[in-house]
Amino acid sequence: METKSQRASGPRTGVSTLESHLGYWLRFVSNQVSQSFSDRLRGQDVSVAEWVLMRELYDGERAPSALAQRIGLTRGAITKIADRLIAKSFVTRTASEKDARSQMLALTRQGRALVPKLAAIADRNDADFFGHLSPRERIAIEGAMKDIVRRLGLKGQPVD
Amino acid sequence: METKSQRASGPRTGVSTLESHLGYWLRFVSNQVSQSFSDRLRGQDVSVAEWVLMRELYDGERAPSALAQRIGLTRGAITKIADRLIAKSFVTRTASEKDARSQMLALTRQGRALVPKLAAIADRNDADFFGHLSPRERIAIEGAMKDIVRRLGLKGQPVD
DNA sequence: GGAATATAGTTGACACGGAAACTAGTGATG
DNA sequence: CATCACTAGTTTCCGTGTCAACTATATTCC
Repeated sequence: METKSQRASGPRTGVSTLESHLGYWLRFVSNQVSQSFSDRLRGQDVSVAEWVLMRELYDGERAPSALAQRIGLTRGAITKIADRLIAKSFVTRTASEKDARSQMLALTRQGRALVPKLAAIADRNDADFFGHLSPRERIAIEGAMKDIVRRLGLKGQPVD
Repeated sequence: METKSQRASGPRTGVSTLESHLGYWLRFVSNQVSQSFSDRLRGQDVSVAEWVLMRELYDGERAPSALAQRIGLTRGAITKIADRLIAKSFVTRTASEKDARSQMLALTRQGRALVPKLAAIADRNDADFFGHLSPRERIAIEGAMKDIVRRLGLKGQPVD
């Protein structure tokens, strides 16, 4: 019957609240955003992760490991996403000629044609969640996130 | 050979970049934070989701559906997390007497004893990622996130 | 008070990602 | 040129979450 320490007037104990952690809020909001985006992608036959990969490929073909680095997933995950996209004929996998271990992923014509539509959906979703933020808030958040990513030495390359 | 539209000097096409979406950054950082937290929880026999649920229960027993609402997961997910925690003897499940459909989850003595230790780990993890932010940045981000949650009408109750 | 409806929780199928073992090819070193 | 270390990608197993169907109980309202 733990009902006694229920709502002590303050953090009497040294136990921090979930809400005191920025990571908690980020995860909460991020989950909602992704979930909502995922809903909107229904009917496009594309998942969030697939969209991300396709968008990366829109700027040019890439090796799986490079994508893993940039997107922040493991190589194993990239393999699976690529498999799915290839099955849907949105992406092709081509073996490198110089290095038989390596390969390149690229969009098919069909995949490429889809990207702008997906981008529009992504724009709408993002706007629904963050559109009301003032430019200053936006900048602050985006800047802080990029900064954290930079600190971690994560992501291959053009953090911005 | 899609190599032509490779790196046009700007967004010549109307296709927005991943990086232009705040949701993208949130997801990226949030994933890293959770991953790191999860690593640190190794050896405590507790997952991130389990920590969250335990921390909620630390403030008093709760019904599963209330937790689902507050934490932002489905009831199904809560059932499973609770199952695991019960198996580990960190939580108990008690049927309500007034309403036979409903039940209450509560921490065991053992579970309760663990929470402060977990909280300390959570604090450390959060500090490692966000400790360098200026108070103003922190406030801005936390405020924006709470605001978004509030807008969505999500979460039962005490958003702050 | 009995049928329709709503609510609490559970379950099973499925999607997705990480960890680590594995395969295969490359490169360096003796 | 044989070995040893490294790298690219794949695969297997597992944890975890959603969704939708399901059970059981409560409530509404005629």
